[in-house]
Amino acid sequence: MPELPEVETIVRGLRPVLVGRMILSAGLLWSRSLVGLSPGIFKKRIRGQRIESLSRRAKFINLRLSEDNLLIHLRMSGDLQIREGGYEPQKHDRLILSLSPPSTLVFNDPRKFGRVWLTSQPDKVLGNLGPEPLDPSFTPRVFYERLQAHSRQLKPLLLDQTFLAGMGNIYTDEALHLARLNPMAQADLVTSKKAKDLWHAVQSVLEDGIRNHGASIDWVYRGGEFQNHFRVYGRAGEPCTVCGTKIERVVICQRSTYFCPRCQPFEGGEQGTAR
DNA sequence: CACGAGACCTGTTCGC
DNA sequence: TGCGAACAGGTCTCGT
Repeated sequence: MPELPEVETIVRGLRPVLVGRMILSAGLLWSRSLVGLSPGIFKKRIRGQRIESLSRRAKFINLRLSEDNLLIHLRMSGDLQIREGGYEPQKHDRLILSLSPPSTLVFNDPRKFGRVWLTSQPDKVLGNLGPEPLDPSFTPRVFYERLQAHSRQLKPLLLDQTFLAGMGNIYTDEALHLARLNPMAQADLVTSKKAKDLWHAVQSVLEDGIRNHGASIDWVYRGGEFQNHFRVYGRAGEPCTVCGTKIERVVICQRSTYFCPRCQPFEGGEQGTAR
C-alpha cells in the first residue's frame, strides 16, 4: 500500500498518541511478520519498554523504545492503528501490542508482506537506504550526480530504495509526468536541466501527497485525498491533463506504469536531440 | 552492474 | 450469476 506520503501520514497521526506509552505485552498472530527473532524472545524483550519517539525513514516506521527500536514496514497492504480501551483481534491482525494507558497498537496486514524488526541496531535494517528525498541535503546537484552514476531506466531506478528512499509506483509515475520524462529514459543520459526538473517534480508530488494525507486507491488505505489529483496513475485511456492525449499503460519491471506518450516521449534519454 | 522472472500472500475487480 | 484471470501503494532472491 503505502509510499512515503502514506507512511508519513500514519506516523504523524500516531506520534502524539503513542509517545510516552508503555508496552505491556505483545501478541504475534503471524510469526513470519517478525524478522530476525523468535516470537518468544520478541515478546519477552519488548515487554515493559516505553515508546520514546516515532519517526519515518523511507517507508519504514521507527518506534524508538527504551532499549530497542521497533521497525515496521507496511509493504503492500499493511496498516498501523491505535485503539483506545479494550480490543478484540480482527481478521488479518498480525501483531498486537497492549499499551498503557489501556489501549492497543494493531498491525493489520491482509497480504502478509509487511515485516517488523525489534533491534538495538536499527542501522542494520536501514543502512542501505538511499537519500531521503525531502531532506535538505538531497539537492538537485546530488540527484544529478546520482543519476549520472547509473545506466538504468528511470522508472526502476526511482523505485530502487538504495538509490532514493521512499518513492513507490504511484509517486514515481506522477513525478516523471510532471517532469515530462519518459519512464524508460536512461538515467545517465538525463541532462542536468531535466534532472533538476525531476528533482522539483519529486519534491512536488511527495509534498502534495503528504498535504493530501496520501492516496486511497482501494480498500487497503483510507483517509487520503491524493488520488483525486493523479495526473497519470491508474488513468490509462483517459486524457492527459496537460495535452489531452490518451494516457498509456505499460509494464516495466512487472509494475504498471502510466505515462503520456506526447508529454513524455521516449528519446532514448537524450533530451532535446533531434532525430 | 543491469535485467527479468518468480516468490511471498489475500482480496477485489474484470471479462466472458 | 458464476468463475477464473488479472491485478494491487513492495521487496527479496536467483539466474543470465
